[in-house]
Amino acid sequence: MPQLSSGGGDDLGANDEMISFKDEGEQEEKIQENAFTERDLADLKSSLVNESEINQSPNAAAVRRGQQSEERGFPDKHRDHLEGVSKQQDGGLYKSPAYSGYPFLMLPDPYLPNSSVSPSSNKVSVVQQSHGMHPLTSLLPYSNDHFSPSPPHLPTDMSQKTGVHRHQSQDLSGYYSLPPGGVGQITPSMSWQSQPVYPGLSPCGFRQSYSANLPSASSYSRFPHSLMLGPSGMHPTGIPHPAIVPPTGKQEHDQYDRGMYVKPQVETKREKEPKKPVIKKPLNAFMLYMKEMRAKVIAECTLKESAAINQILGRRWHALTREEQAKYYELARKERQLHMQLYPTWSARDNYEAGLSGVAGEKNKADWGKRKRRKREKQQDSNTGGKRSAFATFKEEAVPAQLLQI
DNA sequence: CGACCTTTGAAGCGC
DNA sequence: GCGCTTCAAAGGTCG
Repeated sequence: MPQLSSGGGDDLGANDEMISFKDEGEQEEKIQENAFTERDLADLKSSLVNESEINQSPNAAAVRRGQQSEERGFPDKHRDHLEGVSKQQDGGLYKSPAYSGYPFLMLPDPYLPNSSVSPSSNKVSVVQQSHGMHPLTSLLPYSNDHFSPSPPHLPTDMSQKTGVHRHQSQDLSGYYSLPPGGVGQITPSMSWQSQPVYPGLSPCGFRQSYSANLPSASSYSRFPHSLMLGPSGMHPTGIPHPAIVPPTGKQEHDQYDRGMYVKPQVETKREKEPKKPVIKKPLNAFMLYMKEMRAKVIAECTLKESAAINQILGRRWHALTREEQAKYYELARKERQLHMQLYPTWSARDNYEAGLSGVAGEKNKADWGKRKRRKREKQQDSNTGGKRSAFATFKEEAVPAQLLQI
């Protein structure tokens, strides 16, 4: 599978954040080597344009499909590519004016042992887009809309602070009161807030439920806004974070968005069993891609079943160019970085098996044995040519061939 | 009501 | 280091 970093999951500490850290001697060489040329930038932008065109024009996609086979040795090509991408992004992808609208947090590498950062690295911490919408912005949970103003429960001066740093030798600790080894308060700019994922999408083509929910639910980030509303939804550390799932296990976007956070009946239940919020895994590149493209696929083929949609998206994902995929790998990497910054002690293992709090945890608990068994059975089936799932049959019947081809 | 389906990628774990 | 397993999102479907 494509990996952004061939370093094996260590891309959390990827060197993209090193770009301005000249004091990282080891990195310096890479920085020079990875210099992001204007041509690279132009190529990248071009690829982004292509994608949007493709998304709007199945024909164009079909043409492109003819040019690049789906069976193009994806992992290898991607590995190669990602090295290049890594270089590109390290070389200034996010410093470039072309991405000035990128609402990303420009974080210093949080995984450096000492996080020694040159003073200049303090400059850019939060880049908010001032105008226009970057194509990627649509899927970014880091929204301009939510970067400011600050939520009422946070000091107003917090919202004025731009810039987040992990390494506490800087004055950031003064800003955010980062406890040593723990998670400090993060400015609202840091909050994984959402924005309409499909701001430009016309409501037409959506089923009513989708058009009705898009602005407030599915089109928004997975981040539970309820967490922003007060102690009940607050991360113990005081950091509202999208990855935190309220004990319900359900993300209550719409409740928040509609100002209807409280659901009395449910809340009553919850109060009886106060549970810790579950910090969810950061989304990987494909998940981010799915989040962005799901609505489009739904609109195109009027499918509703996520399983079928995911199949389409999986194929489309493979049909993406390296550059197009690189966007999402980069986004995912940023997400992981931010996640790690917010929850340094969190581990994916926390959400494994039993011991989880919240409904999600309960669900996992309940599913644990079954899932394991299911997996094994599934593998056995595939080995023995076992029966096919109902969905497997369904997809071939229900999913338009043209969509599956992509 | 809850499990299932489906996808890819990240991460954890055992060997 | 490799392979396996789980989880992440989504929502319709099914028992």
